[in-house]
Amino acid sequence: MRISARCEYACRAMLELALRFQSGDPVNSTLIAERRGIPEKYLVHILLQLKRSGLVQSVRGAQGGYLLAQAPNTVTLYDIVTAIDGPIEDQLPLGDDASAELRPAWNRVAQGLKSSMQKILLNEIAENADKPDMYYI
Amino acid sequence: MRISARCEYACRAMLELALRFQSGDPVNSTLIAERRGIPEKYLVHILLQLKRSGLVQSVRGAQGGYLLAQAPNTVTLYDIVTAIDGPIEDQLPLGDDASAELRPAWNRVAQGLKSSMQKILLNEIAENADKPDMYYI
DNA sequence: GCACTAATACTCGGATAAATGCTGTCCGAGTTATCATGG
DNA sequence: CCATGATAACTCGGACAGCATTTATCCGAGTATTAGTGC
Repeated sequence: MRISARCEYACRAMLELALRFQSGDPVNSTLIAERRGIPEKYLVHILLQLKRSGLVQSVRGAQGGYLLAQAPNTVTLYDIVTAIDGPIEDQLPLGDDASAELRPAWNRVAQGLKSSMQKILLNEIAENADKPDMYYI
Repeated sequence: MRISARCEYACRAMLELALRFQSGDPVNSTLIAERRGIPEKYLVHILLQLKRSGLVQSVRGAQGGYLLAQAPNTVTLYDIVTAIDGPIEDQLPLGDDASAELRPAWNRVAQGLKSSMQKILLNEIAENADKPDMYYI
């Protein structure tokens, strides 16, 4: 039931890309790593994974880097998390060796998780990032 | 974002205890392990953990075993999962080294997860366990 | 039939091993912009 | 001023090492019931 560091790194990177989305030019991995405190060599693999999932575009060569493939208001936390971890059904005990009696319960959990993550848009996070002192209880 | 086998085992064990709750007499670990397909020696540690969290009572000695400490309709999936994995806040990136910008997002996820798990009662699972052919989409 | 003892069936909990997954780095290869150099 | 080549700044992706967690077992100790034994 835990969120991996890899997943948080992905979200931080996506946040950084969202903040620079309007400019239109690519952001290189080194910059993202520095700005968001992510191990640089590790981040590259995460960005490539995000790219394969279609959340990120890349530009090769000098002055290259990464950009969001979609506008931040069309990307949800669910998209990012599943891009990194794979489908949530695979993380819950819903496979062949799982208990049939518990399956409906885990399905409901999966649905709840999915819907709460789908409600969180990347642009919301980015906008809150501008107002530095916000507190959620 | 995944549910450990340990956690599923705990739920299976709780389900078995719920089904035998009315009889009032303790169920030994061997029986639970056989009935629910759980490695026996592993299960013991899980049961003790559930006991420490106050979900389960135990009776030592011959004819001893384990019983639910509360009625099945007062136990939620959330209770079981947090008994095994600890508080969900500890599983999400909400610690000191976490990104402040993402914190509100993870908090909302935690709340969503918590509330969806709190809606699932152990007795509901147990009742569905009687009707063998139920499908959830 | 009763007291006492031994055996048995359990829980309790720490230590530990094996397997798996997570985090992170390294290296080589490919691609594009930029810069330098010569004509 | 232009073409050409070299260099530098990037992405791409597999392989791999180190570490932490998960999963599972082992063993010894404690506790209550049951069975057996002698009187």
